[in-house]
Amino acid sequence: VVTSDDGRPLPPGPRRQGRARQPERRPSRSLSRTSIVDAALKVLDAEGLDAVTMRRVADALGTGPASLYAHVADKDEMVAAVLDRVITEVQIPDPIDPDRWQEQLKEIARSSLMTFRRHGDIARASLGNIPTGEGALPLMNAMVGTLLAGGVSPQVASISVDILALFFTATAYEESLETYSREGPGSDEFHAELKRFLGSLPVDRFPHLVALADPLTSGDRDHRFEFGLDLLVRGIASTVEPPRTNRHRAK
Amino acid sequence: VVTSDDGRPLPPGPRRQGRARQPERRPSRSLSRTSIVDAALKVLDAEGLDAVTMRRVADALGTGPASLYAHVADKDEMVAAVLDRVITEVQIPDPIDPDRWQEQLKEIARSSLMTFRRHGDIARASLGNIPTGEGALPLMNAMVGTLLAGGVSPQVASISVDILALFFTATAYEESLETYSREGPGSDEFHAELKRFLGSLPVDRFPHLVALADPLTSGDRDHRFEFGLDLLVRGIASTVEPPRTNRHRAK
DNA sequence: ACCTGAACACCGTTCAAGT
DNA sequence: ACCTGAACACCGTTCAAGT
Repeated sequence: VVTSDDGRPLPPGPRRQGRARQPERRPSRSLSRTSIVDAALKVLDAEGLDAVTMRRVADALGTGPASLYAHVADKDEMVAAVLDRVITEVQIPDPIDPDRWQEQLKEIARSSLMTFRRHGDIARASLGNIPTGEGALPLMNAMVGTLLAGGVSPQVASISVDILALFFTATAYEESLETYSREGPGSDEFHAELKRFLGSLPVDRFPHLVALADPLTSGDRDHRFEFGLDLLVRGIASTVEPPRTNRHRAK
Repeated sequence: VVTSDDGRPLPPGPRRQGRARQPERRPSRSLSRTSIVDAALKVLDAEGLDAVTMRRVADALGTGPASLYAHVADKDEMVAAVLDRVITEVQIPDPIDPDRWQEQLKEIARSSLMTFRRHGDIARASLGNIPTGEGALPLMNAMVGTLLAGGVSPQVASISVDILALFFTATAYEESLETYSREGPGSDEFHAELKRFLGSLPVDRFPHLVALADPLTSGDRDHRFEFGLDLLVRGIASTVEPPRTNRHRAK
């Protein structure tokens, strides 16, 4: 009765993951929201998001796809639940240290990227979900809190959270394509081929692509992420006026 | 024979979109790569990317899905061709003005976002494709050229192109969700609901989300984009050392 | 209340057969 | 060379029926 079936914004308060706790007759055969998410997560890690289908997950649980609908409204909801569970793994610095807010913000972003990396191409689902589940709330709260601790205005903090999340999620998704899309072989071969292609373009039409064929195709993933992260965080920091009282131990 | 069927990096030079030009017997009945892309684009604009299926496009052309495979290798390739055509619409400042490189870079990003906005949720396909088709090359070339004109190093320019593209593409995709996903009603209702939800969270666990429930859910799309764009461009600009010879008319 | 088999309305892609 | 009908192996979801 309490369960809202329809959509994202759920009522607050102490919400349970599955149904009410009950003495499970046979743990291995009983279906539950939790066990469904477990199974789906396993499929995701092993074969990627495309393999996470109702039929595939049901099969892993030894039942038919129709059985899942007693615990999950939709495929979308199931994937959202998996995403929420994954986001739970993101490490959040505690406590917030106002003197290190920029670094702590970066730590959250890095941990988010690493968490996505551990779970196939789940970032794709995150890009389209603006996650507001139980698992995402602590993360969002921490990011906002860290920004506020740094003296960032509420308005800028709000936008910044969005942009930072967009950045690490999109980065994770793009990275995951190298592994989970048909078209590209491993990154190395693909990059080499792309470099040859750019280098052989007509110079009069695409002079800059020809000239930069090498750097354009040789970027290091981590370096690129750190570069972008630094741009964003420094930019955000530039919106807060420097503290008036410069403590003695400014070092 | 010349046509490379396999993948993204195509040979350079003067490539044709469809097959060789031929006297079309009955314009309305003949199939071609171009007409397929035309039809697919129409479906995309009207109903979104999910509706762009082989069967749907074939139907719009008055034929069966199997017929498309004579002109297109894959569904993926078909969508990539649609994307490439869309990217063609992006406005590129010409000529490059080194004194206005930051503004010109922003103009490219804005035009890209607007172009995506005009074509459903095609941004989703772009996020997963690192477009390197005929249509994307001028855009990439212009971005790189503009960055170099601003004195940005080749390495930083290369990373910056990636990050800027990631930013406007991910922004466009996220925006398109409000229209093309089942879960959310129009943005207004959804934001109102989300605001209520955040505001009703337990204050002890999520103090910052409760406090910022309003700004977190009231952002203006364009404003957020401009804010992020400005962060990135300013950050990129900060990597180039100021010009040594400060011309007289520095104004 | 939960689970199930069967069915419905879709997919992308292949393949033998036509022209 | 291009096009086609039919089939294959999948989808998500519904629904009547079981317990």
